[in-house]
Amino acid sequence: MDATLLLSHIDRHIQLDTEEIALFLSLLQPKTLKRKAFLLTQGEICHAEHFILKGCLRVYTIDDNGFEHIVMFGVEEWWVGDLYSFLTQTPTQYFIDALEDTEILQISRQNLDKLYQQVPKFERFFRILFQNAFIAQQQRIQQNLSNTAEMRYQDFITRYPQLEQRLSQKQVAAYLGITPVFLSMLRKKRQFKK
Amino acid sequence: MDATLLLSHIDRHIQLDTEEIALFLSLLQPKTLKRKAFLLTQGEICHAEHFILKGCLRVYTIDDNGFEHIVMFGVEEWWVGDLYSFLTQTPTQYFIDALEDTEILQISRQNLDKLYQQVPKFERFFRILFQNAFIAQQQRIQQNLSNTAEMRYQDFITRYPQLEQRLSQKQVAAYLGITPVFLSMLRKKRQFKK
DNA sequence: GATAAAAATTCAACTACTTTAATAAATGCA
DNA sequence: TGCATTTATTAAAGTAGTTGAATTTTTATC
Repeated sequence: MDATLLLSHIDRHIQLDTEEIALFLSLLQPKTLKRKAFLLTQGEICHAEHFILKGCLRVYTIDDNGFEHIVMFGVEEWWVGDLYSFLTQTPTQYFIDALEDTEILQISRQNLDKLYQQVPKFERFFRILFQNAFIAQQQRIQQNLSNTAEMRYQDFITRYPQLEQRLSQKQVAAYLGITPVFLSMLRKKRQFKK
Repeated sequence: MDATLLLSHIDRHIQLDTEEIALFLSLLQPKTLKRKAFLLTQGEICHAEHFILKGCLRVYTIDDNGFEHIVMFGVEEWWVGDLYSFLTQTPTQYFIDALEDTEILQISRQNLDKLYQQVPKFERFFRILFQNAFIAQQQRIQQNLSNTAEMRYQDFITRYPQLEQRLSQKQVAAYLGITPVFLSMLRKKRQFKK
């Protein structure tokens, strides 16, 4: 298990001593997922938060008509999970699966509670993490309210240029809240503009 | 300054002793806003986080066509502000104003930093707060992706029945991401269904 | 490397929601 | 209390984005 990426990610916000690092690492579990494998499916309880070392996941719902709606992608250095299910220990409404072969590190509910108790600095770490996630989500909400699909697509490719390369258009459309057909039309339109 | 509401709100997540309470209170500033008064306008830097004791605020943007889009409402026991501007000390894109006469308690950036240093328990408090805010926003994103305007309106009134009473339809429409005209049509349609 | 399956494109018909504009109702304020 | 302003309603025409269906292109797999 190579937790280098996770440790450097944490080191950006809080400083841990050797003991604390050892404790933290002891609370983690590695896992690998093949492309298309599920990490979580609707109705299950989300038992862990997942840090992505390598690969790409998507968190999504499937509506009554069978359409998928992606609430977030996760790539290297992102955390994914269903926080609500994780905290309340109730069944999730989300699916999480792998768009690429993926390696993650998991921390269970129990172990996270233990971590908060034994290394309170992690309260600060996750406070900052959620703070940033909140800001990002608020921006997405604001954009969804204000912008047309065309503007949202434009914004997506400028904000996440490297991510867009890794995704099929179908996935991008499910994230933007439009149909693949309409995204295809937008792309065609863009070609002419350039 | 009556901080009872704020203290009981905090007491739900962390326990403070008398000294800590005294310190915390010394870092707060009360403020009252008349209806229609601004707490923040686009281009300013957001210098504080605001806890609402009484009243109702809205956080919104105005797009290039002059339309308002509400990213959140704040009522009693909610925190509002522009976290991004607050943390980075850069100009905000948001407006915040009062829909009713409102009383708030403010904590400045400097004082919040001091609070985190002197009473680390507040790291935990805000970690939980942001965690919950993140969950609520994720649900809103998921709904905006999956649901029609009609379903979103239905959900809004069942989720925030008391809030809907306090708002004009115009404000509700600006939150749902539809025009007041269309909201009026949806309401008419609902009447017949009942 | 061949074949099947999934993703992307195109087009035409359709619908959820917007726009404009005019009228009515409700609210704020002197 | 009355007048001005804002908010809500209604209707008709317009548009952004969807649906369905057929075709091509790309990707996965044995």
